[in-house]
Amino acid sequence: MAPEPLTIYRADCPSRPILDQLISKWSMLVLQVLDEPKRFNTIKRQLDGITQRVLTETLRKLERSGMVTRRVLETSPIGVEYALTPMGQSLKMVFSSLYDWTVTNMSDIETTQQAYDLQR
Amino acid sequence: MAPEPLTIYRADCPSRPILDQLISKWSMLVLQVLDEPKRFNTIKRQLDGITQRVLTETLRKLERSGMVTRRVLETSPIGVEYALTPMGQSLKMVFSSLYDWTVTNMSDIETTQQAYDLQR
DNA sequence: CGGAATCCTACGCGATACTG
DNA sequence: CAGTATCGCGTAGGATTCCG
Repeated sequence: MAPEPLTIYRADCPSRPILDQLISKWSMLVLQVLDEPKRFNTIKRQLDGITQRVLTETLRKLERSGMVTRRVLETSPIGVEYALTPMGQSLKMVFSSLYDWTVTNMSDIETTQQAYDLQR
Repeated sequence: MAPEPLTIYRADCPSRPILDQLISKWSMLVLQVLDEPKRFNTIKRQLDGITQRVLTETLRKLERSGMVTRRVLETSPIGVEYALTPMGQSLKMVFSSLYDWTVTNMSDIETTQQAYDLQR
């Protein structure tokens, strides 16, 4: 048996953990919101429904993967500003089409789901 | 205070559950694999690491949202064939750019993550 | 202000066994 | 072959409290 080709389909492909970490609703929404450098609570206020804990985790993952930078502002009280890196901007662009697709189709999808549910 | 604009950022936007249901590593990989109608175990064999249970769940979500169709083949033993709908194809195209982005950047991201981890 | 720490619970998911 | 059913664990994530 020849070894499987080295693709995204293999369990040991490095893309697997990356997809798990970066491809989520909140990662996508955080990047969309970051059109300019913003502070923690500013982001939080704009992302209705996110908790502080989850936003912190999401930002850490994005920072760890090089999608955003974290800058401490020496204000009083202290402030922290997050900004997109070039890599983050490229991911944001990819997410943008997903964002657009979702907005365009969410109405149809809801209808389809309701029809599916009725049939059981 | 004026009501927030009716966007994807609102907690009650219909996109929220849709994003949670459709935007996942496995949804993406299943759609990528479905270049032609395929049977359950064929898909499973191509998606290294997925369990039967999770593949079933993923296909149900995709079917419920109208991304794939499920067709029972009257063979013996029985077979089930899954195929992309037009809507599923449009989502697949969006996922394709995410797929390409991931493959292109996964090496850089890994390096960045390792550097981040070392710094603690 | 921007977290970290703790507690607690729901549930995602693997493993396994059974079935039309 | 393509599931469903059940069990059991690990963890994601909400709520709350404390801190530099």
